[in-house]
Amino acid sequence: MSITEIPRQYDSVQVEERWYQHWMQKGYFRSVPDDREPFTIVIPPPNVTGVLHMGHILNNTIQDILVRRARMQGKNALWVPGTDHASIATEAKVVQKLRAAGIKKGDLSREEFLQHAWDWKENYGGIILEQLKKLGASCDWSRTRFTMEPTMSEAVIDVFVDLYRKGMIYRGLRMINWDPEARTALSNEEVIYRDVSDKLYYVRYPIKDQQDYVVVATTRPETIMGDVAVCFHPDDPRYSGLKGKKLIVPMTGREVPVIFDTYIDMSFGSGALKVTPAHDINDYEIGKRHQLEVIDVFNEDGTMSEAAGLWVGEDRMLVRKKAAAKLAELDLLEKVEDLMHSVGFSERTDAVVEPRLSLQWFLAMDKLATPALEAVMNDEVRLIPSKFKNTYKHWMENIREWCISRQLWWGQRIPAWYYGPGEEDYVVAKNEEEALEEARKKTGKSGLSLAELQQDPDVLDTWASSWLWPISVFDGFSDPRGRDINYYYPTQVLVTAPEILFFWVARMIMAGLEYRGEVPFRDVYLTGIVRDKQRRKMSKSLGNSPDPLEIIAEYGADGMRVGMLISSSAGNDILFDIKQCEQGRNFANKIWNAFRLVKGWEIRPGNNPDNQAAVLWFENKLKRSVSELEQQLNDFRISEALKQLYSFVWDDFCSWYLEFIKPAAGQPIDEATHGASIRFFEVLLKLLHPFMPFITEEIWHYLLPRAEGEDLTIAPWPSQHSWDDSTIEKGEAAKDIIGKVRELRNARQLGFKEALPLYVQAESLKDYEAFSPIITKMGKISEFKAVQEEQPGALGFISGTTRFFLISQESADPAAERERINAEMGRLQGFLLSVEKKLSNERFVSNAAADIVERERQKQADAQEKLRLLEQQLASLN
RNA sequence: GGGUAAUUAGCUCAGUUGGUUCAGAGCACCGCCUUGACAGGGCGGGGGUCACUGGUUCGAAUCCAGUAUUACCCACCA
Repeated sequence: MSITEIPRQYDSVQVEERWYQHWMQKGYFRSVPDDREPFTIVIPPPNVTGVLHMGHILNNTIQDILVRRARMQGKNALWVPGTDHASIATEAKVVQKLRAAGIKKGDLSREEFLQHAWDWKENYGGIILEQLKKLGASCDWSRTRFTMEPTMSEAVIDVFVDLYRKGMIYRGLRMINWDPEARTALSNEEVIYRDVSDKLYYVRYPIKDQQDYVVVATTRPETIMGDVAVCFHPDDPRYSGLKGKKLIVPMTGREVPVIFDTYIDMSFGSGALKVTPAHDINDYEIGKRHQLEVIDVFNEDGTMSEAAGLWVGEDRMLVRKKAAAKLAELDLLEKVEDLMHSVGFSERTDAVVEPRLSLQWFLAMDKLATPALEAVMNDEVRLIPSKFKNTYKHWMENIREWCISRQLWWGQRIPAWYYGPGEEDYVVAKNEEEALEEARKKTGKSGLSLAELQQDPDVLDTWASSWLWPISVFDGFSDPRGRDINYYYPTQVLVTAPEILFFWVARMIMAGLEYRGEVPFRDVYLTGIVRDKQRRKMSKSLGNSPDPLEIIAEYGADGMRVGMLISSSAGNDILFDIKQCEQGRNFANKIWNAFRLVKGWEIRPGNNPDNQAAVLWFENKLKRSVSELEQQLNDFRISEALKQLYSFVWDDFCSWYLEFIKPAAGQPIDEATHGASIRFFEVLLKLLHPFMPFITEEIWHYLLPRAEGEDLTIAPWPSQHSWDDSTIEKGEAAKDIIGKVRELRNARQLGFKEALPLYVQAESLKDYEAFSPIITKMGKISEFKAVQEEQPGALGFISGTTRFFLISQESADPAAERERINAEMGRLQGFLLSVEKKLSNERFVSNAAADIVERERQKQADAQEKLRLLEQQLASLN
């Protein structure tokens, strides 16, 4: 192939599409259990409502790197893809879509609605997975799972029934978080608290049979109609006279008692709290202590209920303003202050969450949490970075019951059947038949019919299926002794965002331990959050997330992968900058052009001895690099690994090695050097492949003729060998000399056209012999030889502890030269001083490790030698 | 209120066990180069008191304490 046939710029678009097809067609990502060591990752299933955003890119690129490397290492690598039904998020989406079409959810039957939801899932649910293919994700697509497919739902139901029978799941009346928009209960984890600026209203509550009133501060005048008492601190002298008095609730005229409770903060507001047990968790507790009634003034959609008596059917937020106005009108509003306080919002709908008393299903967490905490504390599950261990511990030690029921339709329906109006008139069973049987047993009525049973209308929290994911993707519930579950479980790594450490990771560990007796994964790699330049989290709703597909189209998937990872250490947020993708693309182009160079050479037989030193140098350096990269990847220092590889390829391979061996224009290269270079390139491609799968596979096939199926994706990972440091050092010394020649040429504006003589002050050239042709070539040296005597007028420099003279026709400027030397000497003297200070310190010599002291001595000797040489040089100028 | 971390060049970030002049990378910037791989490039360069104050140590960007600022997590105040 001639170089002119290869385009100067790498075109990612056509390459990437082609190779992904090929890999799929070859089935390289497929995995079935065999004798090899498994390496398994289960994807954090994206929501079916999702489209690919930058967070997914980061996350899935890391997973792909780990899986591809494992595959090349000869492990049986499996990456299981799938999606999550995302109960509340999807239901909200479907409701929204129906509304746009003029259909109200309430007008549909459950079955009709679910049909719409399934349609929606069929149409949009797979989009995100298709997008992952563009990224190069090497998932086994034949194993794609969905959290609401039949076997997965069965697992959820089985687990529910099991936990119910173990007494860990129960039904109860609790104050829960209510989302009035989605009209469902939420778990604590689904409530996001934000500080908002609000008004604090000081309302006058008249004292019964007196002309006086008490001032009560509240942020929620719309709940006044639900007041059942006014509470003070028992030690508050301002209000001790109110004992036994009744107060009149404004606007309603209702009489409520004055009560006292130590819960009250005397310093807040007026030290008086209106007690509304239906709408505040603390009020509810107070209400229980004082046997107060509960007046729920809201409907489930957040409008005022009949019980409120006022503004019935109007939204609570609107009523807040109206109530304030009304109070002012009645002269019962003393003043209004601004107040910053935190308010809970629904994670999914962003509606203001209302505390609401309702009958829900709960899962007790304490028994599950104990072993799951233990597993992380003793590193059976390693969190990376480990700083998350503390957070995890804190959460697990303060864990509370999990509200698992949702007043929605899209999800696994709660397997409870009711046969009567009583609180205990229900059974929990895996299906209708079993439920009927149980109900007959429980009631003693053998004639009980299915028609008399009413299944609970609610569904389970999405996470009630997600927490089983690492088990259920391998059918570990339906077939607990199956080959898949026993081979692939526990998985190796979970890669996810720290935000769902509790939602998901902790619960998976619990489920794994409860149902498999084994943790679900060994390592949890927690990525950072992708933010924009203003440090805002990238999200679709903010509109600040670029479309990954557009980035792929412009910079290539390889370029984006590199850009995303180049500065993203584990657990640290990353500020996304498109410049980094550009850097990634440029890197791809660099590799492409290195390939063009190597491929474009004409080859002649033989072995050019001039190149041997370069080949040896690079060979050893490559071995060292392989070893270092291996270490980095084992430690999950993925970004570091990439950076190191990047600079190894760009600097050492392209800028140095290829320049070392590059023949003069139009000249052929010797076969031996060329062969070695191809082998080096192959190793580099292998190392690069997990990071940049497409371009490496493309070049792999052009580099050498390959047999059918001899693809890089399944090529063996480079094995590790020992290397020789002294060989590497020789090359580094040559680089230093060349660099210094260039520096001089630049500083003295000598240009690079004219060849100049370079002399070494030494007995012979022997130390530089091997690299002599290379130094000559790259420094544009006309004559490289050893001399003993001073070279007056030459441009001198020191490399290592040896003096060099660059002979130039341009007369050296002695003043400038002196200045340069003096500056250098100044620096060296400072350095020497610090070294000598250390060495003269007896405590250093006696306390520091022997090799450290020895190193310091070496430094001292080097510095002294250099100083001596510089003095010589200075002297020669005079 | 409790917790976890961060603070290093103009920007974004590395810096693993305290030990080589260890103060680094990329981007940005400046000079030179239309060199037969690559201008999406090459060669060279400038730029930082490692937030601050103390301490430990022979030795601190690195360990400890405090201060300031920032971010996130958890809890939550009417």
